[in-house]
Amino acid sequence: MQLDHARTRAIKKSIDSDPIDPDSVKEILIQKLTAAVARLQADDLLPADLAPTVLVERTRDRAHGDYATNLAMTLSKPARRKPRDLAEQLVGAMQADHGVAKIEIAGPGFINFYLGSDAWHGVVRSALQQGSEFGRSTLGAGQRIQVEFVSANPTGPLHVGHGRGAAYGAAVADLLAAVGFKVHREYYVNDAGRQMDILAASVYLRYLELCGESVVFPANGYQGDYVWDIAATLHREGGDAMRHPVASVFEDVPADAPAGGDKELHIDGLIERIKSLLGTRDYRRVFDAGLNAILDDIRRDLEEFGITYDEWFSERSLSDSNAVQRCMERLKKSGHVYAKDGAQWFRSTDYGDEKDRVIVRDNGQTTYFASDIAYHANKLERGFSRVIDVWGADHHGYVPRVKAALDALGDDPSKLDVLLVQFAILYRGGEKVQMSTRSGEFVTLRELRREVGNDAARFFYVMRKCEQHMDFDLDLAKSQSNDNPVYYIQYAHARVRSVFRKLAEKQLVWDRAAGLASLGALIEPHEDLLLVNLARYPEVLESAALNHEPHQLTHYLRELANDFHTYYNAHNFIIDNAPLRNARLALIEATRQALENGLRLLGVSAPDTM
RNA sequence: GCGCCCGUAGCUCAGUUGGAUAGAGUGUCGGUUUCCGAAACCGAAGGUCACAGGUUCGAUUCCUGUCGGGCGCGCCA
Repeated sequence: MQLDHARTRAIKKSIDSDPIDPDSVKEILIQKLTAAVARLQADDLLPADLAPTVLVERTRDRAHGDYATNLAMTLSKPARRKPRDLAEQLVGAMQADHGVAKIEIAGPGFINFYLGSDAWHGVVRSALQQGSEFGRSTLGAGQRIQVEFVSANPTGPLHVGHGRGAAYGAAVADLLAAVGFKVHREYYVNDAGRQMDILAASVYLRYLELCGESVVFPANGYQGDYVWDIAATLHREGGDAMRHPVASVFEDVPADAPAGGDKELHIDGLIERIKSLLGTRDYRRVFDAGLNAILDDIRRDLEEFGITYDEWFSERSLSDSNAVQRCMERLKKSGHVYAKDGAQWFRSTDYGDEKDRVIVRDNGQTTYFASDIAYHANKLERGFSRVIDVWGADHHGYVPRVKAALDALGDDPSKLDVLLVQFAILYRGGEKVQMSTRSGEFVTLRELRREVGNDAARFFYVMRKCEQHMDFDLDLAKSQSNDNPVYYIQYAHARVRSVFRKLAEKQLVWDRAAGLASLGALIEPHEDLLLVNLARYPEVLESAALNHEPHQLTHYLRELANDFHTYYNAHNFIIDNAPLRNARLALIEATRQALENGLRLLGVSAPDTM
C-alpha cells in the first residue's frame, strides 16, 4: 500500500523560512494519528474505550522512511484485528494534510512516513546561520543544575582513574549547558580528615630528612616524589625552624607493620605526636603547604585538560561554619539518630540502607559521612533543581546512605543523581599496566595526557558508557592512523577546510546564499544520507545530555564523519556547475560545523589541518 | 554470604521508555588513487545476544533462577 500526498503548506513554509523542526513533525504526526483513532472509534471500527499512547519515532533504517509508528501493532490486541489491516484503516482515516510525501505499511504492521526529499534542507541553513550555536537548545532553560566531579582527595596528583571521571563529568556538564541548563561545575575539596593528616605527616617526615634527620618512613605514608617537593619548599623557606629530633617524633608511637605492628595505629600515633610537637600554627603550616601545593597542581592539570570549575568547595568550611553540627542537630530532631557504643548513629536502615551509619565517633569527631550529609544538604539549599555527583564506581555502596540522610532531613533525594564511573584499565603493548597508589607507582593523568595527547584522552574516556568497564588502549590512542576514531573525525573536519582552501587556490568563491537557494540540486543518495544524519545532531545532543551519555555523541560524530568521507570519496565538490557546487559546499560546511561543535563539547579540538 | 554493575562477532564496543534482516570499529581476506588530503572509500567472511525458564502480537531489551567477571560490605575518606 502506498499513498502519495502533496506536501503540506506547513512543510513548504518551513523550508522557505525556519528550518524544519523534527519535534514538530513528530508532534503533527502524533496528532493526526490520534485523530485517526478517534475517527475510527466514531465509526465503531475501534472500541470506544481505547486511549492509546501514540508513539512516533525517527526510523533506525533509512529504508523505513523518516518516521514510523507501531500504533497498529499496539492496538492489534484490544481491537482484535490484524496489525496490517488496522494500519490500512488508520492511514485511510488520516487527514491528507499531514505533511508527508509518502506513507507505507511495512513489516509486521509498522506505518512508515516519508518526508519530501527537501524536508531536511533547513538543517543546512540553520547550521550555517547558527554557527557555533548550532545544535544547542533551550530545553533546560530556567533550571540550575549542579555537577560535582573528580573531587579527588588532595593527597597527590590525579591519576588515570580520576581522568575518566574528569572527562566524563566535564562532558556531561557541557552537554547539559548546551541544551540550556544553567550548569554549576564544582569540585569538593576534602581538605579535612585523616587522609590529609597522613599527607601532612608524610610531608613533615620528609622535611625532617631534609633537615638531616634519619627517618624510617611509615608504610602507610605517601611516598610519591611530590611529597619531597613540598617538603623541600617548606625547608627552603623556613629552614630548620620546625625541626624536632626523630626520637621525640617517634616516642611512644606504636610499631609500624614491617616491625610487627599495625600500620594504621602507627601512622595515627605519628600524627598525634607531630601535632603536639609542632603546635596548632606550625602544624597548619605543614598541612596547608601540602594541601595548597597539591590543589594547585590538580587545578593546573585539569585546566590543561580543558576543564574548569565554577567553585572549589572546601570540606573544612563546613565544619568551620558549624554547618556539620547544625545538620547533625537537624538529623537528631528528625528522630533517626541514636547512641550506641559511645557513638552517634544515623538509622539509615529506616530508608533502605543495609546498615546504620556512624556520624559522630566515640572520640567526639564527626565522620566523613557527616560532612557529606552537610555538603549535600548545602547543595540543595542552594536551590539547584538537580544535583549530579560523579563518583568512582567503588563508592556505589555509599549512595543509599546519602539519599537516606537527605530524606531524613526532609529534602528530596530524587533531586540527586549519582553517576558511577567504572575504572579504566590501561593497556600498553597488549599488556595491562599495573598500578598501585600506595607505592606511588601509578600512572598520573598528566603522564597519560603527555603520552596520548589531550584530544585522544578526552575522547577515549567518554567513548564508553560510564558504567562499562573500559579498556584504554594507549597504543591505539596515540596512533596517528586510521584505526584511531579521534583522528577519523578530526580528519573529516580538516578535509572540509582543505576543500575550501583548494577552492580559493582555484580563484573560486563559495556563494553561500546561492548554495542555500539551490539545495534542491542535492539529489545524490550520499547527499540525502548526510542531510538526514546532519539533522539528527540536535536530537543526539538532547538525548546525550538528558541521559548523561556523552558516548552517544562520540558514536554519532563518527557516523557523521563516515557519511562525509563516503560522500567525499564519491563526488567532487569543486565543479563547474555553480549552483550545484555552491549547494554541495553549503552541505559540507554545515557538516563541518556540526563536527566542530560536537568535538568542542567533548573538549576535543577541531583542527584545520592534520 | 549479602548488595550493586557487567556478560552481544577473534578483539574493543553500540543497540534510542520491548519492534522490522542484532550494528560499528578493529583484525583477517579481496578491491579502489593521472581527480578537492588514501589518516579515505568499496566488498567478503565472521553471532546459540553467557545459559535455562517466564511475561506477549513481538525479548539483546522486562521478570526469576544458574554460571562467569568486576566492585562494595570500617567509629577510613
